[in-house]
Amino acid sequence: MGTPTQDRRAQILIAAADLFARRGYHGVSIGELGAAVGLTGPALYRHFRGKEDLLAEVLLDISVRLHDEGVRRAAESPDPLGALLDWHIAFALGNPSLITVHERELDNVPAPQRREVRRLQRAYLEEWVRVVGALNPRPEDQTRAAVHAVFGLLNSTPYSAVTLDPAAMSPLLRTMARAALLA
Amino acid sequence: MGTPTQDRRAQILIAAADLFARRGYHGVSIGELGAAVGLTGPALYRHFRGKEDLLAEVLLDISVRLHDEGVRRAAESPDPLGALLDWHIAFALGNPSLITVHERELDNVPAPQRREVRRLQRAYLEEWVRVVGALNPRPEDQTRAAVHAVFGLLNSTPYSAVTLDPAAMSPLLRTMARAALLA
DNA sequence: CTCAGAAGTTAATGACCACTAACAAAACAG
DNA sequence: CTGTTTTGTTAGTGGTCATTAACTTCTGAG
Repeated sequence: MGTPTQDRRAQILIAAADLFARRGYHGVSIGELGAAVGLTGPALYRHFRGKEDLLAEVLLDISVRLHDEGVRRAAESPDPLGALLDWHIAFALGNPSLITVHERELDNVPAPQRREVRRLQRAYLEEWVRVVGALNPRPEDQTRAAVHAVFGLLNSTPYSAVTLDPAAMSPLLRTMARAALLA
Repeated sequence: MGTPTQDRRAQILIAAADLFARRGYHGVSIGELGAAVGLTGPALYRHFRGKEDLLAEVLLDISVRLHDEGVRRAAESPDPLGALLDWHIAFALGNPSLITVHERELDNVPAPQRREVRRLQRAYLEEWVRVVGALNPRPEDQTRAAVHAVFGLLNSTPYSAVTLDPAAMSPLLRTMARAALLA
């Protein structure tokens, strides 16, 4: 119908992630989500069962990407911590809205999909815990807490009104995170 | 009327901060805010002009407390960075919901009060930049970005399902933050 | 060319919400 | 006691929202 877009679903998901990041799940209406891709609100129901499912798909996609690629790179690299750091930093700097949504909106995802997202998040965290624990042996709670805190550090970039350009930000975050984890 | 509470305003603000932190500003209704302190929704209008003003007051209070006490302690201590770290960590571990609201809900505050909150946040950041810059001289953007990242690290605790008890968490965060800032 | 399915549209529908109005009870000053 | 102020209640009101219904238009296979 008129619009030439190849894949509407993907287009909608990208726009939705951006809006959800900026104004929060409850702060964005279906009408606005539609308007963001040049449609009316009800048109979205041709592609998604409802608003909640749209959010669920955004979060699932993020969790899968973060986890799968992180595990892959860590396994292939001779410096697994460096690989995890580089991957996570590149993802966070390149997709600030995805990081924001991933951090804030899990509670609005319907229960079954929420469980799956949590599972992936946990698995991603555990990958980090394995890698960091090997380099800096400690009680496992402490390693887990430390990794969690470093996620906070790396994920802080989206809110940074004070953004350095990514070329300068990336090595800064890498150095800080490494120092914090190995301290 | 019946209720013995000394200061209803304060009671409402505390309950509101908690609900806003858990479900987001748009995710909480006036009715729920009232019910959280044993009242009906409209009763809140005897104490606040509206929902937005309620949020504004929560955020203003947090910004003032963080800034004023931080500056005070840094000025009085022979180890200003240690003082800032201890203060911020104690505040974050002791008031997780306030940290969450402070980080997420600024956009929902009416413009005039938002400006004031931003001013306080900026001033608090600059205090850190001064202190950290003295210990680790660098271009100022880099110091600012580093401080911002450390805020992310320190503020990550509220989301931590993996919480160590505060007695163990506090020194861990202190060590990690110091290492990250001086790296 | 046609016609079926996909992808839109506008127009309800019912729920909820912030806020206001009108009224009532409590607290307290005199 | 009494009357005013404070703090609460219940009952609207108008607006917004997610979702559904009914109808239209585009598109591509045969």
